[in-house]
Amino acid sequence: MKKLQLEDLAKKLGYSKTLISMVINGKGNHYGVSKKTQALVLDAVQQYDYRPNKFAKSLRTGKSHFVGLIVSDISNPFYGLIAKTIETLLFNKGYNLMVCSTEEEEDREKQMVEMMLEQQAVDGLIIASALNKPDFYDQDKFARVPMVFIDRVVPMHKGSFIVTDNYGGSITLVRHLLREGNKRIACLAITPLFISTIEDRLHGYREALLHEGVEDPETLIRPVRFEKIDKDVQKHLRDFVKNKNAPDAFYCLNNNIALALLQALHKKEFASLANVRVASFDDLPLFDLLDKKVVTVSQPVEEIGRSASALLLDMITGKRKDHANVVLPTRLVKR
Amino acid sequence: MKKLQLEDLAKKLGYSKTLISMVINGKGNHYGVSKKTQALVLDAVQQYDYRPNKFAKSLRTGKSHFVGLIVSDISNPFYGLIAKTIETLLFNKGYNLMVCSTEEEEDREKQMVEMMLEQQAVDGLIIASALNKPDFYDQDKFARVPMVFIDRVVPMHKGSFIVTDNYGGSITLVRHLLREGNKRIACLAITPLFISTIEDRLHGYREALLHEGVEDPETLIRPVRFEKIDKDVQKHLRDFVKNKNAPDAFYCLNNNIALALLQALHKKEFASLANVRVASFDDLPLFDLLDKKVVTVSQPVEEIGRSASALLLDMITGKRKDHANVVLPTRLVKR
DNA sequence: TTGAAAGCGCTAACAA
DNA sequence: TTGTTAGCGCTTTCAA
Repeated sequence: MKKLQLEDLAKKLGYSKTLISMVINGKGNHYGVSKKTQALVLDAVQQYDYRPNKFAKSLRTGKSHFVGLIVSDISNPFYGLIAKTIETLLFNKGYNLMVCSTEEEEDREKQMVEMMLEQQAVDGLIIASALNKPDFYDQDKFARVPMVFIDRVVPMHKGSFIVTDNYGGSITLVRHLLREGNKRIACLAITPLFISTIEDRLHGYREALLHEGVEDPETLIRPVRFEKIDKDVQKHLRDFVKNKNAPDAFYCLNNNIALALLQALHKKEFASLANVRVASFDDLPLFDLLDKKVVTVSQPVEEIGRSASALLLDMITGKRKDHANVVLPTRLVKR
Repeated sequence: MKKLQLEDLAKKLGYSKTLISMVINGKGNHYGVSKKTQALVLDAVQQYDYRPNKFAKSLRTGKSHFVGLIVSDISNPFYGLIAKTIETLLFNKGYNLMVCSTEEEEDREKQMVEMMLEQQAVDGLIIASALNKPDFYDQDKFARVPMVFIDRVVPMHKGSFIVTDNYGGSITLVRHLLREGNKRIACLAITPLFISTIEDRLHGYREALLHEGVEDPETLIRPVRFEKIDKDVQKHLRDFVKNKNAPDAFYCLNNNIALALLQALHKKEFASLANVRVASFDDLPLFDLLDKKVVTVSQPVEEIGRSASALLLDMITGKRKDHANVVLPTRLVKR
């Protein structure tokens, strides 16, 4: 049985496709279709469960009512919550979400963006980009489609951003540690280091330390590779222990590092580090369950999703022409 | 500047749209286009960065190269990991993923399915359904599009399933607790109770207990509402404490309950329960970080995603006509 | 080995 | 208040 389409419905009702289309799209009044006819049409739509073919409609109108979301890892609860927030808001406005995970690989990100934009598959795009140069997104061909960058800032000539105050949050957190009496605060950073969130957090860390006039922060910063978190964290711990210059606190630049650190601290090998203070950027509910009291700054995750979808919708519908740059505040979570 | 389209490219090259289209779609050889011409066309495609309009193509071919994924909560890492696995596999095959979160609401689920299928927006659908009756999915109008049900079984006349062995895993876990000397094992179940995963886990729990001839399991089963997990868990604990009939172990039917329980056990109010054993269906890496040793059965989450996408693709491409029903084994994680 | 032309199902300008 | 008609940009049949 073939699917019912506009023409069939028109025949059944004895009206033209045009009229039916007008009514279905809520333009009945605008075109002066009589109330009676409108009701008749709407009833038939119900009765026969008619739904317009999405692609025909999109082809004709140039609007897909799809929005793309590109993040490094959709299984990361941080992005998961953002995705959920965005999806829910968009769905209620008649938009659907296409999700892509880049695994932090630049080529995949570019490929995904081109696919979505060039094929004109989406009306707008929300991206947590792993790129740190303006050239890619600054291309003219992308100017057609509204984009909102979240979480991470990409240096660009134009472009809207919804990000957290990584710099400020970092300062707050490190100052808190200092105030609590920590003298040597090591920093476990995640690569690639050039991603704006990490850069800003590092910047905040340096600033807070220098401000206090303590030892050169650079010797305390240790990079951890995205693909080898556990291994690298342990390597650094081993190094500290061996050289007998262990810090009294670790500041982890993201959750995954904090988790790896906490895990490692359970090892006999690192028993001497049992009392170090652990701090982390971005909070997790599970930290409440641990005996080790982890200090964090939490990000307004859902707010990022909400702002991004609201902004993008305004851009898509033309309500907003200019770019917006929102920096959301963090909250210190002492424990 | 308008986007380049087939016609423009054809003019530039002095060939017809037909020929270009044939070559781009890899049918050059089939139609006997000379190698030289093919190379020429492909070069131009590169050079001008031409990409066919997705909607025109879909309208014409009837294939969208979109796959839908519907789950109750995309921010739940369990579904997040499934989504990521599916997305990655599909992307490599030229498909894109549309994600929807139902919040466990039946109406939203139905609405989403109808949207995706009726509008012919997706070539296939992967669903973790919250429905427990066959009528909705058994409708003829849905027969056109391949569907793979994951995680939860929906009673249907036909339909493919990729699920975990919830019944067997539950038995294994409870037997393990019994073997370890636990006598009174309370069961914290999540509502709605009719969802197949929960039903099966409950069934396994009952079976394991009855088999050992201990007291009536029904008195030990406590329902926890999806929307009020923390509150309900605490209510039950309070109840047990007040009546001085606390169990020596809690079996949580999912992760979220386990987390709520662990959180609650930190409260002074429940200090008397400090030594209860905690067990949970579905493992979490964070359990490694806790002092309380949580026993679990872990599910092959990525395998669910892999099997589901592979199966769906085979159904979409017609490689597979019949339905498949896969039950994946669980693994006991002692701690 | 290549091209002309029809048509996928819809919307909207224009006509009536 | 309603209908006719021309495309949206592509693929594919059929003809050359």
